[in-house]
Amino acid sequence: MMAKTKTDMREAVMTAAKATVQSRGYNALSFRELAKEVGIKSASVHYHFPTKGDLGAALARRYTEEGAAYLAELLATSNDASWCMDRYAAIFRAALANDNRMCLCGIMSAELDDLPAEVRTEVDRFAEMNVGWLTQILSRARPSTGEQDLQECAMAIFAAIEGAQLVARGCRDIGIYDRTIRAYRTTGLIP
Amino acid sequence: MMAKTKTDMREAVMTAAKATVQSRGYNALSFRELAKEVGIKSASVHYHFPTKGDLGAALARRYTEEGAAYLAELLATSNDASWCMDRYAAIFRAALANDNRMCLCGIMSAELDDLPAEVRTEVDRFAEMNVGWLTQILSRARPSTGEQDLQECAMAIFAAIEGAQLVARGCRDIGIYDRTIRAYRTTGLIP
DNA sequence: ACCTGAACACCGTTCAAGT
DNA sequence: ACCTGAACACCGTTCAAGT
Repeated sequence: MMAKTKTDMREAVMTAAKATVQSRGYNALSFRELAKEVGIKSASVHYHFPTKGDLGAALARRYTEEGAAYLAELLATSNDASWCMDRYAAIFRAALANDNRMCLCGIMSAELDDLPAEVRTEVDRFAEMNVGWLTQILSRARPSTGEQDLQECAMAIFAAIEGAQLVARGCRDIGIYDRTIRAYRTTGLIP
Repeated sequence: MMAKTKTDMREAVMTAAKATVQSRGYNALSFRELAKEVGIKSASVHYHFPTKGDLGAALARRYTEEGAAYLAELLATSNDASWCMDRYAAIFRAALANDNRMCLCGIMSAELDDLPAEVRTEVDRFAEMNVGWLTQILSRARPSTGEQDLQECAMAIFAAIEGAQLVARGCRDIGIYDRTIRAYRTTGLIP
């Protein structure tokens, strides 16, 4: 038997679309451009994703799932909150290092008012997932702190890291990201 | 003599465009929509702003100028770094309170790869202006700190506040902004 | 099951033409 | 000086038609 070499068009579209959104945002996503990249016609893209909103929601959903899986792995690997936070910050750094890309959900948050409802829902879930994980990490580092304070601090860390990525990207200078994360650590915002 | 009642179309276009960009981003800006809003044809908008890039750059330039003027006023009004930071955070809060809008340059940073060069230049200037002001404020609060550290911390504060705005906006919950800023203060990131 | 061409109302931009 | 209609190549979406 031959291996399954036939390109899965649905996958090819999602891969191309993910790169475009992380670089140029949801609004810049074009079914015609996407079609050209994967070698089909734009009408065929609609066969896999009836609307642009369906594609955007599928992208965000998978992005959250893959992120959650990786974060769960981190959590299982080490009990050291500081090491986990290091790895966490490294994820957002990797996007910048990869052609100045941005967190898929961060860039989509900026475009919020142009997002179909189903895409917004997925963006929300991504934030929830991140804050949930950060709360767990914080509860290890500061076990005596109340759940409410923990969650607020987790949200603050998530926002601060998204912001560091946004600003460093705007300045096309990954050094800004590194120095900003260092400053967050120095002040004690990040364990 | 009559007062000058004739609507300045250039101004009307900029006002409408500013609101659109702060809500939906640069990509969502449409010359045809803009034209309808101010009551002329889209070809006439091109008379005032030859390209979309010209309009975007004009918007960002004015945004920076107006921001700089307001921040200079704050600096002259009080010597209290903590009070100044309070007012600073209030500026970004006001955008959220005003129909969940975002910092013009923050939203444009997210769309960076789709921005014409002249718009990028203005986005850079906005960040520089903010970091410069924050550095001055910090030098008051921590006079013994070196210039380099001061600038890094100023950049971190700018990034953290932009991030708080981005995430709160994404969640359509201004309370997230307030709690996040509070957490920044508690940890000592913000004076 | 998957793809296509053609049509629709949109987009930024250009340009010759109007006042 | 300021505005316009018409044209161009783009866009997402729909749909009847092909295999």
